[in-house]
Amino acid sequence: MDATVALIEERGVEGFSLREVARRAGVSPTAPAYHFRDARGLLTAVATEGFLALGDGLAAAEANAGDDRRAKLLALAHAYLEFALANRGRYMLMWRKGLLDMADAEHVAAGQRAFSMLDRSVRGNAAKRVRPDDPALAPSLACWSMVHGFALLALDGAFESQGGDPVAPARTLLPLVLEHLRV
Amino acid sequence: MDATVALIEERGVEGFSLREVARRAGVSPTAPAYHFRDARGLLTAVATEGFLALGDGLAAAEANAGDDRRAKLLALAHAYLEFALANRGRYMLMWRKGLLDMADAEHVAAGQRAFSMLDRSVRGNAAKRVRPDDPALAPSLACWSMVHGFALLALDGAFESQGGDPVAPARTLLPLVLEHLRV
DNA sequence: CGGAGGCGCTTTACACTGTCAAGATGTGCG
DNA sequence: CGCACATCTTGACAGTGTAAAGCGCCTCCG
Repeated sequence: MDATVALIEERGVEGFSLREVARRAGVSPTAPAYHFRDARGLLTAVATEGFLALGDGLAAAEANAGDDRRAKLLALAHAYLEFALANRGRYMLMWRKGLLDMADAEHVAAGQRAFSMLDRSVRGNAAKRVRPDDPALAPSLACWSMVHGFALLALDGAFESQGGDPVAPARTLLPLVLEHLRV
Repeated sequence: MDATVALIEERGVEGFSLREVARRAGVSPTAPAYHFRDARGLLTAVATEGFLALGDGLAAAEANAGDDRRAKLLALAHAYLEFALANRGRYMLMWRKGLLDMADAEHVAAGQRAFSMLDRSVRGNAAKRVRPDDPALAPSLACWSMVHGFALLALDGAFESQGGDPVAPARTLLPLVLEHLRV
């Protein structure tokens, strides 16, 4: 799994290859299949780990923020973006659902956990079990959509201007963009 | 290119294969390479076509909407989502930058055109040439981030509840989510 | 103490992929 | 006719994911 993360961060998700991972781990080409069954299984495990780490990051940010609801939200959004920027390959993999096993219970649980951190912070502590299309979720979905979309655009280099750090603009733009989020 | 679109809509971007496309088009495996040089070249051409179609859709929506700025914005967002839902594979391909040739001038021009439609509608007709990280773009970036993120979440089935149309929830949720966008 | 079982891995094989170099086939034009 | 050109095919090669079978070694248990 370490080799997978390294490879993905280095060459991007499209540059992943099961055999290359095996090579880097110093084992035979089919050794990974024993543990993960598939390329899909391995990638799913890595993505799950990613969602857990993201959830941890959000939890930490919430704990360290003050009591102001707005400040909390900004802290969460900041933590979200930082995770995406610091784990480019992993974050992009987490949304390549065509490569992942969406029937894996552990994986979907990790994803739901990450979202529920955000949801709890946005809608106050009224974290009831709701259907994913419940209209009451609208504020959280708005926040999630904006931050997720912004992070993906940043990773795709949409804010890059010629010369300089490709991710720096994202950091300075995020607060300005969040000005337009009303929750 | 038609065969590519069909294949991608049917099996998703990950299910694409140059040889399968050639098979469907009734030509030899290497015939596409003559016209597009690469798999990358073919996919870039298809993605470019996608951005042009998206731009057309946005332009049409703007033309048909009234004079109210807010109404115009909602119409554009609606058109954006409809394009994504109706062209699932194509839309996802358009953001798989690792598979595309980002040095292709035609391609980046098509992308910029689509964004500029949205930008002009959001910030009024003050469409000056600006750097992509210009703070003045913040409102447009906020809108773009939210709608783009929302569309991707919808395509990933994030709003799917058991039973029923997987994309229907997105249509009903979009207006509720846009309530939280302040431009 | 000794055998059974299984875990972790390797070997071998197969079908499939993208790409390259070279050759075939037709079509239009002087 | 003859030549050039666009379009496509053929053949080959390295690389890929996956399946089946086999091999060594450790652990547990009688």
